[in-house]
Amino acid sequence: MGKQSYHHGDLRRALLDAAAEVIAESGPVALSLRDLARRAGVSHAAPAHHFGDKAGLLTALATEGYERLYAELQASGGEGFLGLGVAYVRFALANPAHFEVMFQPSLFHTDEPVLSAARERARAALYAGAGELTGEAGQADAERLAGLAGWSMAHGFAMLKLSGSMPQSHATPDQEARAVLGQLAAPRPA
Amino acid sequence: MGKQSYHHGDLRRALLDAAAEVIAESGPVALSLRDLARRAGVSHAAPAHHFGDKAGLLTALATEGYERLYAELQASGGEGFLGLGVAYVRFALANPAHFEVMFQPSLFHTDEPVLSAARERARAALYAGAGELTGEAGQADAERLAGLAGWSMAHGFAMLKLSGSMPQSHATPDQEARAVLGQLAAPRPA
DNA sequence: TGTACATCAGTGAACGCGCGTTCACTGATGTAC
DNA sequence: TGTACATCAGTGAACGCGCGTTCACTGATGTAC
Repeated sequence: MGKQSYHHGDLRRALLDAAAEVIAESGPVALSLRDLARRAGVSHAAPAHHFGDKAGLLTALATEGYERLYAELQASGGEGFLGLGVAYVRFALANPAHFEVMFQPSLFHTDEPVLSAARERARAALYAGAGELTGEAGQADAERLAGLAGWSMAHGFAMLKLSGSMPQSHATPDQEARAVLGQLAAPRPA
Repeated sequence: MGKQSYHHGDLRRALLDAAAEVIAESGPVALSLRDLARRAGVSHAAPAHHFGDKAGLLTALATEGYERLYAELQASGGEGFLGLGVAYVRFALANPAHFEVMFQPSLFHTDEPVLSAARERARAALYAGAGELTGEAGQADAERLAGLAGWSMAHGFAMLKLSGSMPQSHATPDQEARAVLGQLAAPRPA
């Protein structure tokens, strides 16, 4: 604790972490740069040095979110749709603040190139799992629909879980996600 | 325009409408009671009369959201899971601000009895469609999973659509929702 | 090894602003008789 | 039909607060020679 030197060391990191904490606890409405500075033990004008303004900070947070999502999706490589979906949910539950900000474009600078690149990378990794859901390869339209269906399901599951809307379950989140997402690929009774 | 009388007529309604407009445009972060009063052409202290505070107003908005969702679900009666899902999406796209607030409990008074009742009613109507998704009736667990899967999918589709994350489509939202949600019930190729 | 200088991160005082909340009030509406 | 009174909706002035932003500054770090 306490800063040993005039310089913080990694103020940027500290501010992003503090922001994620505040948002996870109280939502983006409660966020203020002055409060983050206070939490990081730094003067209230310091954040502007790193992010310019509030939207700048949230742009950085969203970018980091897409990078982490991409990493999580990659780490599930080869496990097909179900693996990707479970990874998507795991990311969202582990990074609720990032996840929330990523899908609220009014909060950040949507035209930031670094952000766009990170988002595009994550999206590509996500769509890679769509083909597997359709029996016949190359059926572009069927593939598109199956991809959207899978993404919608994983996204909705994570959202509902995070907002506390889901009934409690005895299973771990991973198990529950797997069971629910599995409904999409499961054969239906005649 | 301009108020003909000292009394507004239906200030409560006007404030809720203004709030929905602001939130749909700029998110809940941009909401302030003074701004709503301004939009309604009324003194800045007036909103407190009807809602107490900002969370009170958002509680009313969330409650109205659950009532409208319930009505929309009822109106699709008898069409089974697909009808319910499409109705869910239709509600969300028609009432983006309500939808957004309903699932951010940090914004309103979650313990309000009127709110809880409305939410419970909507939830019951939603779950009524779950049974249809499983072949054998009375399979409580399979029914639960299928219900969560369907809800997740409809919710996620609406969320992604509203946040502008979905690729553009030539189809109407209703058609698109039907095509995507249909993936859950469609027979899979062997 | 030492000195000079440039760069960078964070400071702290100052500003103006919009906000939520309070409160005594006033104008309009509704009801009892 | 008229009068008296209660209730209610909205007013407007006042308050204190936390915020974002600006700016001249200072202390620390890194680099050239």
